[in-house]
Amino acid sequence: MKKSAHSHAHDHAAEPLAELTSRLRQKSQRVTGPRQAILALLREHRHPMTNKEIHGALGKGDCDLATIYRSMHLLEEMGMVKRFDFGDGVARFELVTGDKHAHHHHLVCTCCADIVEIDDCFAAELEARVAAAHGFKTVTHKLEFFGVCPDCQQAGHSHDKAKRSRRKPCGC
Amino acid sequence: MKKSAHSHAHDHAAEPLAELTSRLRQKSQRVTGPRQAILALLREHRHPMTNKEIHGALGKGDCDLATIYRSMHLLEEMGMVKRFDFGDGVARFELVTGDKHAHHHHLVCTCCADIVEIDDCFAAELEARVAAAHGFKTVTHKLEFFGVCPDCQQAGHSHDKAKRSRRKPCGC
DNA sequence: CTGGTTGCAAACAATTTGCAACCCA
DNA sequence: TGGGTTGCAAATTGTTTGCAACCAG
Repeated sequence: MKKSAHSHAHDHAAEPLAELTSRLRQKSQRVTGPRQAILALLREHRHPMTNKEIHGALGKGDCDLATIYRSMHLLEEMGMVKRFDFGDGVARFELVTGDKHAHHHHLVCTCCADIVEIDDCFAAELEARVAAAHGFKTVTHKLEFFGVCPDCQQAGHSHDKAKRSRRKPCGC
Repeated sequence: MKKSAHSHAHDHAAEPLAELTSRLRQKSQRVTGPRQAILALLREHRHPMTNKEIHGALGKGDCDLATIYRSMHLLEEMGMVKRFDFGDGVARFELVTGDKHAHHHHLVCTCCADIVEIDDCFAAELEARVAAAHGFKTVTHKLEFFGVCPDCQQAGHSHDKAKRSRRKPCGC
């Protein structure tokens, strides 16, 4: 992994790490290298990453892919990361920063897979309405937008990193 | 496959079948037994079904699972069925009825997997707004709600956010 | 006849799991 | 020390694909 000066108390990673540490302790679980590395990586990358991407970014030898899967489950349960599903059959994760911006959605280019974050969520109130209308509780929602980004619109879009939907996004 | 009286012009399945027939012809493709059977089945079942469920409902010997996967891709491309992703790693499909109700969302119980359809979509205008704000085109969206249904609430089931990730909601 | 289709099996890819070695608290 | 963790490999599961037999038009 690209090691940042993570041994100093005032390290940037201190914030999420501190929370991790204390929370893990409460669950009588451990603050291990892989877990720290994953959090550190997600702090830099501000966009959702797949487990495979995380694995690659950490340096093949540093952490096993299976461990990443296990860690993401743990971190998700603890609410430290959020799972996103863009419909291509691969899970993506983002670090949950304590403050606002916590809840947001994405605008994904179906062509180049570029991702834009949409901060304002308006569906919140709907959640309540939907819940009330059908007697459901603890209602949450998933909302993502898909479209073709400016770049891809003009350039006879070269499906560079586009690979969403195990099936071709745009039929060209 | 369970062949319904599909040779009569006034057959219930006539509506979707007729459209299928004509559209397939235009694509110089064929109206086959499996395709008719799938459409007929989706007409009855008004809820999203997984390929495996469709396969089971058609009678193991009637249509191969692979054929169902291929058919769903075709039907999806033709806009006859719509694919939904509830985040559990399994695709679900619903027949697209020509009229309204065409665009709708779901409220899924994370415990018993029961599904309620939400007809009013409010995200439509947001699509336009989001598209304009970021220069994207042909913007669409996916929105689903998750929660605990009335039945499961009392039934003791406290698995609030049951793991819909990969495995069955809650194995109890 | 003939190209689109299907069944079957093998291939794939994402994710999960069993288990022995390992390490943090 | 001991139970949570990890790496490795094998197992699962959803989905796709190669190919020869088959069928709708």
